[in-house]
Amino acid sequence: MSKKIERRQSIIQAAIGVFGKSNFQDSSISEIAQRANIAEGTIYQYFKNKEDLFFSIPVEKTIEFCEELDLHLQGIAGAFNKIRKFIWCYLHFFKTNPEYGRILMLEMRVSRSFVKTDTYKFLRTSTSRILEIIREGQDEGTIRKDVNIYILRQLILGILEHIVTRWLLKGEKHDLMQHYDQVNELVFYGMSCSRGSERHE
Amino acid sequence: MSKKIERRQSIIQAAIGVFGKSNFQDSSISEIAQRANIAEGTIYQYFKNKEDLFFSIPVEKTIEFCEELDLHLQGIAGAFNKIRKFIWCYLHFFKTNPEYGRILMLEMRVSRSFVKTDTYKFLRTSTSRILEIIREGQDEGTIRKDVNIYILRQLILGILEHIVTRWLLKGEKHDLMQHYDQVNELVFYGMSCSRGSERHE
Amino acid sequence: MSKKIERRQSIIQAAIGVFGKSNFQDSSISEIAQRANIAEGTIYQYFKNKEDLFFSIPVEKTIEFCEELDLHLQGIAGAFNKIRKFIWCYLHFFKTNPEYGRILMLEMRVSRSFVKTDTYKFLRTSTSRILEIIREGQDEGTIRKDVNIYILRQLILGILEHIVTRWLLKGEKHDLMQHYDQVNELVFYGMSCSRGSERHE
Amino acid sequence: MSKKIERRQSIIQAAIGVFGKSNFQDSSISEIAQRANIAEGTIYQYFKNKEDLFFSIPVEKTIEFCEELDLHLQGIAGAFNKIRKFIWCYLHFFKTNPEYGRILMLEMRVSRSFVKTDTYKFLRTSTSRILEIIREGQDEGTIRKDVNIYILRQLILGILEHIVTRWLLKGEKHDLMQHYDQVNELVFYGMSCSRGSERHE
DNA sequence: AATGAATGAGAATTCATTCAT
DNA sequence: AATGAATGAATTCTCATTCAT
Repeated sequence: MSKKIERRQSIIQAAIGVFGKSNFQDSSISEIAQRANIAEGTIYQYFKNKEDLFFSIPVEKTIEFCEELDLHLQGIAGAFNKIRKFIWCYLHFFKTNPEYGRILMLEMRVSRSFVKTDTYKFLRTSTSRILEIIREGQDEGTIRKDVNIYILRQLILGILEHIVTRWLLKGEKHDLMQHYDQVNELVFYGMSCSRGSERHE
Repeated sequence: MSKKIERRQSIIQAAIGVFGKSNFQDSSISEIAQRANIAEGTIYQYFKNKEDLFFSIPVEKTIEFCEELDLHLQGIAGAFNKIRKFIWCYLHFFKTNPEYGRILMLEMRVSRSFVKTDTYKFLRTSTSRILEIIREGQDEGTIRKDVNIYILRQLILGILEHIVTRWLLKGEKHDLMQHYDQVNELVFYGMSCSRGSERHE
Repeated sequence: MSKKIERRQSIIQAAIGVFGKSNFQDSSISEIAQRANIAEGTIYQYFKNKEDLFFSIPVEKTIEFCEELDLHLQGIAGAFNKIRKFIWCYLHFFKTNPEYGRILMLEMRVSRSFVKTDTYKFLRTSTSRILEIIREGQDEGTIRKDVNIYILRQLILGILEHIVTRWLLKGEKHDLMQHYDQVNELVFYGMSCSRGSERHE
Repeated sequence: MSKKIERRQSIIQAAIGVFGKSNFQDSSISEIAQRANIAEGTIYQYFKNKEDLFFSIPVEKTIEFCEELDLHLQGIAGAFNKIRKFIWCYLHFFKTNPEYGRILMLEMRVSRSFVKTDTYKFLRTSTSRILEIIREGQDEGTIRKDVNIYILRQLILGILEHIVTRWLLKGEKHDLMQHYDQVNELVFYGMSCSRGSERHE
């Protein structure tokens, strides 16, 4: 039973390695199968097709990220500290998973077919963690109540995505973590501005 | 003589339509030829191969943008007003050329192979126009001299790219121009912050 | 297991028919596939590409020839008799395999790219059988020891190639075997001349 | 008027260079045109098509060879001496024209479509020069009358073709002329054997 | 469940030849 | 006579997916 899950994992792991090396089209099922040490046909017992396998990657990795995040948030008090930790976790996660970074930032985030996917919706939901933290801050009084929390979330994620994307495009040559302070500054600065009543989904 | 240039243009025009519809790999030379009302083979008299045609698009469009920009900047005095005009031209250009926008923002800007291209270098150089304006502002005293002009350029372009990318991913449903004020605010706000001696290429 | 070998054989068989009809360039993979009653793609599971398939032909046929030769040499005593048998086998083989003859004599033997191939080396080695026979003759005293065995081999093969090539160019109209006596005469006559110390690879 | 002939010559000259470099199929009209410093279309005013141009090469070169031969035979008495001179001219001609050698020996001589050509017949006729010499020898009494002159011709040409072909396949590394004595020996030796009544065309 | 052989659709590219100028 | 732009047929090879074992 758990063998099925294990094998599924190993296929996804292999897929990340292969898709991360180039792009969706130039990656081949046969190479993924080879890396996972299984026959090509076996992949089709776990995933409907190549695209299904591709889109399953962020689901897995997002779960992984959320687990790590929750672990790191344990014992931390105060919305500001939690946001700082979130930023740290985000950067740390992509520093540790650059191949997945390339897949998510340079392929999916920019793909019109992905935007229509359920996976995309799932990813959106997964960032609700940050919304909770902001609301927490509003409850404890450290974040003003007239701040639009959706704009704030967009600001935080937008800056992080931008930083990670630039880092990837530049070939991951420098340490991603060196942006930690810079991001914090921008975010906390932005928090004092993003008031307003604009609606965002 | 000018017939060759005209035909080249019409091929590029057709290519923008086709590449903008999906992506590089899923676009076919035969469809481009059809749109341009010529034989497939003819394309290869004007471009070395599919990739060469693809990368020729931003060259053409950048020239077009710069021409438009220079026209619009005529008679405008003051760096601030020029920057406002630049922002307007930028948004207006992608509003008018959404297909090219998709090609540039959702494909090229995010492609590791494109970053290594001469075309990429050309695009970089083409943004020097904004540097000149900033320097002008410093000379006339409206922009502080301790502002790092490269960071400022990155800020302006970064915000614009972000806005255009989001608009494209959301399906170009709303009017891109409605971000005009927002971008201005962000930029002019940012200008009061981006001091410092950090070096950027 | 043996099914793979069988199918490989049937592809080579089909390839001989097609390549033998015209030349490498004018032969199409699709026709070979048709003849072998398989899909075009299947060929690429057995051979790297068209050239690989082409060059695999002489390997197969040389093995076949050597097997036939060894069979026919069984029970024959005396170098002279063995050489006669070799000549007979050679002529008989190309009489029976004229398509392969055309491929080998009219295409490969005359191709500068083939000369650089490993297959070419393999073919060279395969003619070592005749060297053994000559050495045998020297040991038993029927062939003079001061005969240069490499020149002798070149003489025998040169004459045979010449005869087969002429026959093929003339459209295989007459019986190739009718040259049997003529070749024997020439060879045995030549054997009395090809003394000398010239070195040949 | 003579300008037409000159241009025709220059196209053929260019064609020899291009066809001699690789083979018929891999040679392109455009490269020939470039080498001849004319437009592609112009070639079609002098030759019906690519094949026509290809087959026109040996016509030109054979005329050239015959001219050289006649010049060198002047003042030489005795059939044996003339045959020696013929051999010398033959080797010398291909030493000086290796590209043409490759075209004739490695392509045409081995092409079934060439054999059906008028050009092929023309080449055959052109070797009648050697028949005349042999007859001369029979008349002057130095060559036996019961020698079959067609077999003799075939012998001489066969050996020469074989030598030149081997030299070409080995990459023209050694001096072709070093075979001069060897060929003479073989031919004069063969002359004492090639009696008989076999008919040859 | 796993395999991997077979499939076959699909697309870029080349180049001899034509023909309007 | 010369040009050279336009043509379009023709072909190899790849690879996701299927299915019999």
